[in-house]
Amino acid sequence: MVRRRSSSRCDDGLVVPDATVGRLAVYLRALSALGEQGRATTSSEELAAAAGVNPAKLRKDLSYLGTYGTRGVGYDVAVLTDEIARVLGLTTHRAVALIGIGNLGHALADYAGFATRGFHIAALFDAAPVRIGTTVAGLVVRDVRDLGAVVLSERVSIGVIATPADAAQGVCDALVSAGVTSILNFAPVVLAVPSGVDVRKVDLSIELQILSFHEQRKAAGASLEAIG
Amino acid sequence: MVRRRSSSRCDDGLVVPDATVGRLAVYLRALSALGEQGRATTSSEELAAAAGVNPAKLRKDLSYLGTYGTRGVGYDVAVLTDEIARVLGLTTHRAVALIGIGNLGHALADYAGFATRGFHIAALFDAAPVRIGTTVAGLVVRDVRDLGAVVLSERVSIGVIATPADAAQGVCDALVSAGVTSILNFAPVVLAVPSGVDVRKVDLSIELQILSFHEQRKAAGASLEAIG
DNA sequence: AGATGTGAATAGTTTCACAGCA
DNA sequence: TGCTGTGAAACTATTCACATCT
Repeated sequence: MVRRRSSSRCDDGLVVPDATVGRLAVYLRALSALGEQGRATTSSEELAAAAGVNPAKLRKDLSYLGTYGTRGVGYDVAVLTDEIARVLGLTTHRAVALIGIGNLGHALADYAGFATRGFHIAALFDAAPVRIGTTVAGLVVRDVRDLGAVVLSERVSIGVIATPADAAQGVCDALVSAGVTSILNFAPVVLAVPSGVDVRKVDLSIELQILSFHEQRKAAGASLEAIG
Repeated sequence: MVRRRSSSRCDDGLVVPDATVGRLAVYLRALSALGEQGRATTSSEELAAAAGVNPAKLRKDLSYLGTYGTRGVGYDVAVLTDEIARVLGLTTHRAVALIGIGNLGHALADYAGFATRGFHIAALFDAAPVRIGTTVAGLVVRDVRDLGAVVLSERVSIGVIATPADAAQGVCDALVSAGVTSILNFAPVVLAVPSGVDVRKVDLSIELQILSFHEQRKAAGASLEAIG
């Protein structure tokens, strides 16, 4: 992941720390759930519990956006939902290109969460002749060699790479050449990109290894207790 | 994700910060690649470049494990690989249970990265009668109602939840009841777990929303430049 | 000479505790 | 009164710069 600063000045001149941006999306989901339940207002305590954070952190996070609560009362669910969606840039519609239609790519193409809130998958790509031309999630899989042209014609603003590791850098370079500056990478490689391009990485085996570390620590603690 | 402390005392009494643990897995992958290329030694500069971090950070991270480099020379690739694998607990074999064999679960079951380095998928579960009994990635999908019994018989130490959001908490509770203390959650919900249970969360739509935020910021910056 | 290992400085994040306002 | 908003304090992480060792 590329990160040169740990906070970002957004549209309105607001400065929002990175750690906060990551949690805003979580708050947004919790707010949507409250809204669906018919709740009109909520408190920092309730919303924080739903998001799995401490209430003080929630209030601090929201304070970076401005003043949207009412002291003694709480937050208006609809107002806060709209404000967070706006700050996250979800009021602008964004076209996503998904490259690599193997098992994972297939799952991502079908994943409902992708289609919600301001995103839509505009095109699917693969390099394998056997996949090109097939229909997945209602879209025809295109030849990855057409990536540049389609990115321009469909105004793709985010690229999602779900290719094998050895193809990822080539795809990334093609995306960057076509002007894409936001990439979500599922391939287990560190992508090299010019400055100004944001890469976020999701790596399943790394998540497992982190769990393994903690699991081992817990086992060691249990042994020590048994001995002592 | 549950985190009560931001660093963890491991097996040897070493204290390793959380941020470092997450990067050790990245270094391990870079080291494996160097090893496959036949490199016997490397430097903090080379390894840091391969891992996408700054060399000082790499050296600081490795310093938490002990002294494994040689001043003026660098690091022995094989020695450092083994040491990181040991600290991450990858020398112990861990059984993983995967619950929810929809598109994503199917992709995860087939994902090679899951099977490497100390992990193996011991069992697959689903709640849908149409899926129970089918074979996926060489394993028969079992009824999620048998989860508790199988976790015990197969000595499952990590649970991976790839169910729809509304099923996730129930599955989580069943895992915890059966004694599982490490969970990787792909469902878009915040799981409630007792203390002592680690949950890590992978959320695709949150990653997209973070990219959206930065994309918007870049667009705003470009507009300001055009005006100014 | 050359690269590691690390104390010190800097930067970023979380939590506390309470002032301030409805 | 009750809950938000926020300075200040505490904690964590990153980076620098150089002493240290081969």
